[in-house]
Amino acid sequence: VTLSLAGSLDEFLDFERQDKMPVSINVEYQGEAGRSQVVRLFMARRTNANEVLQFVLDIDSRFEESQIRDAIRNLSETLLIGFSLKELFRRCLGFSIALPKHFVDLGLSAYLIDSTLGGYDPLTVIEHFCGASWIAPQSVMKPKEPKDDLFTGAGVVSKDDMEYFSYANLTLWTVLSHELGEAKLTWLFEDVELPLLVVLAKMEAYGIAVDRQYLVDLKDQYIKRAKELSDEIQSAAGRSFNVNSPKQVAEVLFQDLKLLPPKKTKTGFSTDAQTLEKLREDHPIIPLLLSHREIEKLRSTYGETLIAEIAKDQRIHASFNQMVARTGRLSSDHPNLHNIPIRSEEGKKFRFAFVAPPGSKLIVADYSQIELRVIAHLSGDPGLINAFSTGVDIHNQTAAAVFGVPPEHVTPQQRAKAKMVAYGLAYGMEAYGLAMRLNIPVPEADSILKSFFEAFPSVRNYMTNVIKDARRDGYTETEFGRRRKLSDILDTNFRIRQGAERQAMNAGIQGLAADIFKIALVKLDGQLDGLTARIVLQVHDEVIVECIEESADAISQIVTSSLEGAASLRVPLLVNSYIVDRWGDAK
DNA sequence: ACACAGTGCAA
DNA sequence: TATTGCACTGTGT
Repeated sequence: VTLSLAGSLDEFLDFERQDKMPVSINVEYQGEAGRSQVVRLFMARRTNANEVLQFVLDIDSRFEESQIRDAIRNLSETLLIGFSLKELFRRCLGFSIALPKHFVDLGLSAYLIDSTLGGYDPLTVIEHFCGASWIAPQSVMKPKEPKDDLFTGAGVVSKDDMEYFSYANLTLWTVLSHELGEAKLTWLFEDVELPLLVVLAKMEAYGIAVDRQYLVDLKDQYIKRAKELSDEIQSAAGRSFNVNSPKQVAEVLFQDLKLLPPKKTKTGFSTDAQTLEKLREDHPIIPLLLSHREIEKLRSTYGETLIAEIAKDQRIHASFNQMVARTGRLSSDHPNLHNIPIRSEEGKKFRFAFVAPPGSKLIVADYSQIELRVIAHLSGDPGLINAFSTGVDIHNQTAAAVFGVPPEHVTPQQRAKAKMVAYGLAYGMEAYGLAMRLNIPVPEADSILKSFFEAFPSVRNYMTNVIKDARRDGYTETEFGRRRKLSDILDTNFRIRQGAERQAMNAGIQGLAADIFKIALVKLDGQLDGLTARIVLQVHDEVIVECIEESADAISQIVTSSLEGAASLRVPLLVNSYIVDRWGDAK
């Protein structure tokens, strides 16, 4: 298969050696059954005579490796400007090809300027930052999903298309680099997000080792137990029905068995776990349904999905997306490794499937209460800062302050309530929400919140200031300059406006925690360079490093110091770390 | 094939 | 009526 449109690689590279004009680079994906992979590169540049010189590389051709190697090596001194560079780099790393030194990802810069845009594919970014005058050639179809590239389906790329995107990429970078500068986002872009792009590409390419047989055994047990439970449920119901259908479950419970529906959904009666919990004592079918739900969840979402994602190297290579979360966090998919169960004993079993290969260890390190520390830092509240400086148990300290008792007399219930308040704070929670989650009357929740804000008054000040600033600016900003646009902050609808206010409060906190964590990842990756240790996974405030057994203690120290030194706040950053054989053994 | 609803897992 | 995500199964078009 050859898709060279104009000239050969030699010609393209030969020209490259004559001057150092930036090269426009785009990546094409081919999606297959929910996953996608890079299949082609489109490179183009403008000559001094303002002509487009272009080269198309089919990565799946039999020349793939050497061609990519040549192209990347020869372009290594040139600035590459384009989209989806993480995917390209991941592919390069799979071939052990050294990555280019100078590059700019246009989607990533657009994300920093406006994280609420939604999609960051070339056409969306061009439309948003270049305006309506930029009409794409007819032959260029807008992809249905951001992961699909522009050229998918066409098979052949026309000269017009290449000219269009070559010019668009170069123009976009003038616009976006200017806007990054205006918004004071240059540091975040150059020193955090772009280096992080490479760190993530490396993590994806390296993957995390899993114990396949363990997962298959776990899954088979769940299949067996789900069948048994399903049979029991149907005989308890006195008829056969699909236990996995919320609609049919509602029919059985609220029509056949005449139970009283506690809650409605848009289309009928709710059968979620919280609702079923209320009905637990009313009929023997309820606990069976709850067990079945749990087992089916574990079987389908974790058992089946994780097994399906294991690659030939017996490792899972998830994607870590840098341009999804509005707050600046990362997200994970194919598979999502950010929601592996931990709370229930049954679900936690999946964490034991993530392993260190023989002769290696996993270093599992996580920040201790980073969001609450960020709240203490941002609000400057003396009580909170003091609690973090002295207290070994922050929730015990805040509970003591809220309930007016000495720390040693705080009951487990009081501690649980204080902990719930602390986490709710980051989300802009109110009395009603706290009452629902603690299953207590609203007035009691209200009084707990009042006591909290009396004990830590600066926290409330901080929250009101954040909202005030957001109303004035139309966006929030973290201390590192990350922005979140809030188009609903002045909405006339009370509920919509209040929703935006909660997002404003949360963006400052979740966003700063995300900044710190990203800085830590970049820092850590730099520290591990040249050592026999690799970052294999991250989960918002937790990082897993795989290293050879002999160096585990030393690497553990490096991980801890990298994370703790990522930022200096008004409270210390504390990191817990564990040297283990399996993820589930941490803690 | 696709979109949406309901549900539930994580930080 | 607490934020940010991803993804399963069922269901209707």
